[in-house]
Amino acid sequence: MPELPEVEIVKRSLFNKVKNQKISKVGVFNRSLRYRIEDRFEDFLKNQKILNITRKSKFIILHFLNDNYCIIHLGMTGTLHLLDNKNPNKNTNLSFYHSKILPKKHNHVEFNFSKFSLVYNDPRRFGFFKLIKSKYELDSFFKPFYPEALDSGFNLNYLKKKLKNKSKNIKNFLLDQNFVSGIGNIYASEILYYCKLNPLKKGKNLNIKNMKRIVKYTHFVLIKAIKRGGSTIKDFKNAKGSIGNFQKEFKVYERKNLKCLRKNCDGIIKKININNRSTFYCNNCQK
DNA sequence: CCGTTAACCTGAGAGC
DNA sequence: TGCTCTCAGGTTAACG
Repeated sequence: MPELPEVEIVKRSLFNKVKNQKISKVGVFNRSLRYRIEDRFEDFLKNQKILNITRKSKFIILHFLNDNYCIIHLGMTGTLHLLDNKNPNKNTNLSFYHSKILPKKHNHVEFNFSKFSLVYNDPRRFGFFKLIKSKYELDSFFKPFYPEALDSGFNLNYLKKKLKNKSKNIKNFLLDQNFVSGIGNIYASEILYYCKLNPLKKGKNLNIKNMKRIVKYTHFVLIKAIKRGGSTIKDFKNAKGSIGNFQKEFKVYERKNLKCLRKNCDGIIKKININNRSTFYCNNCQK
């Protein structure tokens, strides 16, 4: 579901709601997410106070005492919800994915706090919770995901080094979390539109000007999406403080057969499949 | 090492 | 109603 901007918005919601809150109880209703939730998960987190909440690429990190952490990944359909203890029907969706109902059978993890609970719902179970027990382990976990799209390490020299002689296309590179982390299927298409680059263009065929644009517009698109509160696909209602608006500004995503929005461009937006992922681009201005 | 494909899951929507 | 098919914001083991 969420790419870097959406995860950032979820992280901010969590920061406002659960920072400095103590987890009084943990419930796990289904341990088989993308990785199996370890048996001591509940005991490990019980009575721990959440000292901070941060984000790295698409991961949310809960910080506890003594360099203990819990990494949360929302996968494709993971959502977090706050339930008022006194009024269980009051449900605040902190996330973006929304099917008309979120059946309780997909509530897999629950953190209880003094006045409310935080519930993790995930129909497809591609998300995960992972416990981390030291700073070293935390750094090791994130090492393969460097640089993140917004890190200064994602720069011209890095692209020159990594794209040299590569036959892989730029769309696949942007989706490769080991190449650059945080970008997903929507923003990859959006970024390449601003870059005026065809998603199928091979790494080795990108020139300096192309690479500069990739760095520039990756920042531009992701930052703007965060400012707009992320993107929300499908129906989305009753989501106080967390409705995304960036989807209104999509230039190519979900705009198949529509006219290119760039001034003086007569192109039509095409939809193609790249590695089984929908990819949108203008057949005229993206070369 | 490199690049691509299939697989992991469930649900919504289209077409018949 | 119901069947089959495709698609979905993510990752990764396995393959050639």
